[in-house]
Amino acid sequence: MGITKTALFTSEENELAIVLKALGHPARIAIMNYLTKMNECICGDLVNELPLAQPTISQHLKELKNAGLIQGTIEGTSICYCINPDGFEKVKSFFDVLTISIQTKHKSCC
Amino acid sequence: MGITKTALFTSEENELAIVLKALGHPARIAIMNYLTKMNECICGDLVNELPLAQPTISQHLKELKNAGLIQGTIEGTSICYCINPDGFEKVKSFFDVLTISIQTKHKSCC
DNA sequence: CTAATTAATCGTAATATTGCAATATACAAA
DNA sequence: TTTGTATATTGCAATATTACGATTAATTAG
Repeated sequence: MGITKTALFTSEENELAIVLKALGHPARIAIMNYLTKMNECICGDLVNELPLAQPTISQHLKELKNAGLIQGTIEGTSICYCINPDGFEKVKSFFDVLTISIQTKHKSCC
Repeated sequence: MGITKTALFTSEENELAIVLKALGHPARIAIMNYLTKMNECICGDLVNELPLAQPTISQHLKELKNAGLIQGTIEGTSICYCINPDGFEKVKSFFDVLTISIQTKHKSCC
């Protein structure tokens, strides 16, 4: 992108944006959906499941991990990935506040 | 970015990614938070509130509108923006399914 | 009509993202 | 040690995003 001025926003806004940005890609949504369905998986499972090359999947996994949305544990030769519940705390409260606002205040605006 | 292969994913994955990507920027989170607090606003309000130039804010508003997250109505010389509840349907169900999965299945994985 | 106000659009520079081939790393088995 | 398996990293081309100055468009006030 361009010069994203993270310094000009609150850390809450920045942190939330990082998590939502990590989810803002179809491949990463697909990974999260797969993890939701299967509970856990290794990189190779996703390579078989998704129409992307192994390095690309690995990169997407890294971004999801950096955002705190998944966690990986070494298990012999492979790495077992699963959802990290902590990553969704911020997102959950953001949408909770939003939902309440919509339900109460959003009677008839523009 | 690069060559985002939207054609290779389901339309659900793509649509959800569009909405979450739109929310994946601190300025747009700030706009949503401001709208949550104030219920409605015009572009000029945000220009005063956020440390960004008017064309930049206008651009962010356009993206939020394209993603179906806000709506704008012409009101004289200005345009009144407010949250569009419809935009959150997909996101809500995505997180609902995820939350249930975390609560039930995520007992002890990797 | 003219000036003022508000917001969108255009053009463009700076930077970030995506995807993959090639390669590297790490570990287990033979 | 060598081989095979699983995943991460590097490097790079193609493309997308962000930000803003300058301009335009649309509406209202005088």
